[in-house]
Parts: sequence; C-alpha cells; structure tokens
Amino acid sequence: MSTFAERVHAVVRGLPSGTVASYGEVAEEAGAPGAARAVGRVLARSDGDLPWWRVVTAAGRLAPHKEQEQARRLTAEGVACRDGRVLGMRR
DNA sequence: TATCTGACGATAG
DNA sequence: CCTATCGCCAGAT
Repeated sequence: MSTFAERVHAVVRGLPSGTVASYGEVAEEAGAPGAARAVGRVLARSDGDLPWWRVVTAAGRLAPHKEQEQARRLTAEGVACRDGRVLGMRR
C-alpha cells in the first residue's frame, strides 16, 4: 500500500543520471497528475537517498530555495544549467 | 475533521 | 524577459 509520497520517492530514485524531470511529470508518473505541488512538498521532506536535484519546474527553472546547489549537481552529471535554468529545454 | 502549507503549473499583465 | 494571481493536490498540524 504505497502512499503518494512513497511513489514519488520511487519515481525520483528511478530518474537516470544526466536527465531531469518536472514536478508535474513526476506527479503524473506517481499516479497523481496535477499534484506537482504535493511532489514539491514530498521532496522537501525527502531523505538524502533521493536525487531531488533531477527534478525541476516545467519551465526548466530550478528549485527557488536551492537553485545554486541544484545547478552545481546537475552540471556535475552532465546537465547544462545556466543562471538557475536547465539548458536543453529552451523553447 | 478542518485549515494551512508548499522544492508547482498555467495564464495574464 | 519578468512579476502577479488563480487553481491544483497531498501532507502536516
């Protein structure tokens, strides 16, 4: 009996290195389309085993609270980021 | 059980 | 390009 938080946790853990997914995508994968906000809440309380940095906003914008650290981690994995935004999803 | 919160999303200005 | 507002959902208190 997995709760939404557990499903989100699993989805984020399944994100391949070097890729990024939006909160909305994660919510949809977790079986709760439209629950992007709830996903953010879950990640905020998530443990260190969760690659939260691979989750960005639908606009390619990084987390408003840790965008600098997130950008650093993404860049380290091969994801091009610039000024708190993920490149590659421009336009 | 009710109310508030929040790492969002989309649209409007 | 940016900020502001409304609507959305599940969790926390």
